[in-house]
Amino acid sequence: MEDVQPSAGPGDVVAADLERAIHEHRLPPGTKLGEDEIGEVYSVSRTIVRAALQSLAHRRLVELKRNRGAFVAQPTARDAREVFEARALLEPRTARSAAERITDKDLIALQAHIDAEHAALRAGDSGRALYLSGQFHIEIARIADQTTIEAYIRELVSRSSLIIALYWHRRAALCESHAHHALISAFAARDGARAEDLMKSHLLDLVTSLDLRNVVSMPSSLREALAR
Amino acid sequence: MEDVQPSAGPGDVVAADLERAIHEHRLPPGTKLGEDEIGEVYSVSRTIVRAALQSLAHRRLVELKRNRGAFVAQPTARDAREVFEARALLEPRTARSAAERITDKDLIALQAHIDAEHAALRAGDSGRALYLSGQFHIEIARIADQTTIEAYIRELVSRSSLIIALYWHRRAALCESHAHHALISAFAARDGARAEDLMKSHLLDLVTSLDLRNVVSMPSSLREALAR
DNA sequence: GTCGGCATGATCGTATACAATAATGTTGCG
DNA sequence: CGCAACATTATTGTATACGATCATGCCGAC
Repeated sequence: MEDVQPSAGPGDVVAADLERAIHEHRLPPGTKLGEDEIGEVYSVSRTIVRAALQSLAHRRLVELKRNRGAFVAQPTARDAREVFEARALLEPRTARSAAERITDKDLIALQAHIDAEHAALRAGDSGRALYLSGQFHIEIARIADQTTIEAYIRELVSRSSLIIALYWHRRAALCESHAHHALISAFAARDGARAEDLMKSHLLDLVTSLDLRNVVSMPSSLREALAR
Repeated sequence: MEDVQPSAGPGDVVAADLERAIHEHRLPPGTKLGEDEIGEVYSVSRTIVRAALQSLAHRRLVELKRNRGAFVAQPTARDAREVFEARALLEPRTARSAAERITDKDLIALQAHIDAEHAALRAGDSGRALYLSGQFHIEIARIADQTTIEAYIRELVSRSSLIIALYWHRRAALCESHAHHALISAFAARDGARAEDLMKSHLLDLVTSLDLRNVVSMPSSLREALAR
C-alpha cells in the first residue's frame, strides 16, 4: 500500500514490518525479539536485524537491554501520562493548522481513512482498526505540512498503541470513530478553532479511558518485576 | 562532567562525543563523517561507528546517504521553520510546568548554568557558550519532569544548533543570556504564566534573528547542489 | 531437603572479511 | 584538445566468526 523511501535498505523494511506488527498488537508488550529468530523470518543477517531493532528502540517501541536482548516496550503508567501530555501539546495546534490548509483531496483521503477504519472494525480486525485510527492522527500532521511534528506524532501514536494494549479497559471503541468524524466536519468547514478544541477533547477522552492506577498486568510482567 | 547511563555501550560514547562536537560547531554542517576515520579516532571498529551514526541520523543530526556515507546535517530553511514551530508548541508550556515544580536546588543549578555560559562567552569559547545555552532549555524540560518532551526538546535544540550555524547572521549573542536571566527570575517567583510568556518570546526572538530567505552558504553546498 | 557454587548452553557484543557500489584517474579515440 | 569509456581505488553494505555475558541446570555440601 505505502511504499518505503527509494533508498531504503533491508533494515528499514524489517523495522517497518515489526513496527506494524507491534502497532497491531500481534507482538504484545514484553515480547522478546531474538535477533536470530527475526533474522530467520526475514532471511537477513543479524547485522540487519540489529539496525532495525536499534531504530525501533530509538522510537521507544522496543527496549534494548544490554546482554539480554530486545523486548517490545512496556510503557509505565508514567510513560503513558507523558505521552498524552506531549500529544496534548502538539496535536490540537497541529489540527488547527491542518484545518486552515486542508485541500478537498485531503478531505477525501481522510474520509476514506475513516471508512477503512469502520470496515476493519466491522470485520472484527480490531488490530487493523487501531492501526488505521493512529494513521488518522498522523495524516492530520501531514496535512498541516509539518514533517518534524509529524515525526513526533508518529512516534507518540505508536507508543499510544502500546499504552492501549496495557492500560485500555473500557472496550468502547466507537467513541473513537465518532470523534474522528467530528474532526472531519470541522476540517471540511475549515474551522481551525473548532478542530483544535475537538482534538483537545478527543485526546482527553482517550487518556481518561485508560486505567493508569494499577501496575502492568501483562503475562511476562512478574518476571520483569524481579529481574530489575 | 555528566556520566552516561550505567549500561551504555561504546557506541553511545562515540555518539555523545560526536553530538557535542556538532553542537559546538567543531563539525560544521556538511562535513563528511567517514566510518574508518571516526573509528580510528576512537579506536573502535566500524560496527560501533555505524551504530553511533545511525543514532545521530535518527536525531536528524547527521544525514545518511546510501553508499555515500554520513554527513553532518544541513537543515533547510524549511526545516528551520519547522524546528522552531515545534519548539514553540513544546517549550512555553513546559516552562510553565517547570516554574510550578521547580525546587531551590534546581534554581541554583540553573543559575550555575548561566554563569558557566557567561564564563565561556568571556573566554571567547562561543562554541561552548552555544552548547550551554542549549543545555539550559533541556534543563527546564528536566525540571518539568517530562522525559518524553525532554527528549524531543533535546533533539530540537541540537538541530537548532545546526540551524544557527547555517542561518545566524546577527551576531548579538548577549540577548540570549538576558532572556535566560529573565526566565530564571520567573522561575524563582514560581510564576508559571510569566515563564510561559518569556519562553514564547525568547523563541520568537531566536527565530527572527535568523535569515531564512536565501539558500545555504556553507562550503560543501555547491557540490551538494548538483549531486542531487 | 535446601542452598550455594559450578558447569553448560544460549544469546548478545564486537571485530573482521568479503562483496557491492560509487568516485576518481587514465587512456584512447574523435 | 576535449570527451567518453574503462580501469582503479576508496568507501560503504552485509555476512559471518569469535569472544563475552548472562541464564539455566546440575551437583555436592551443609
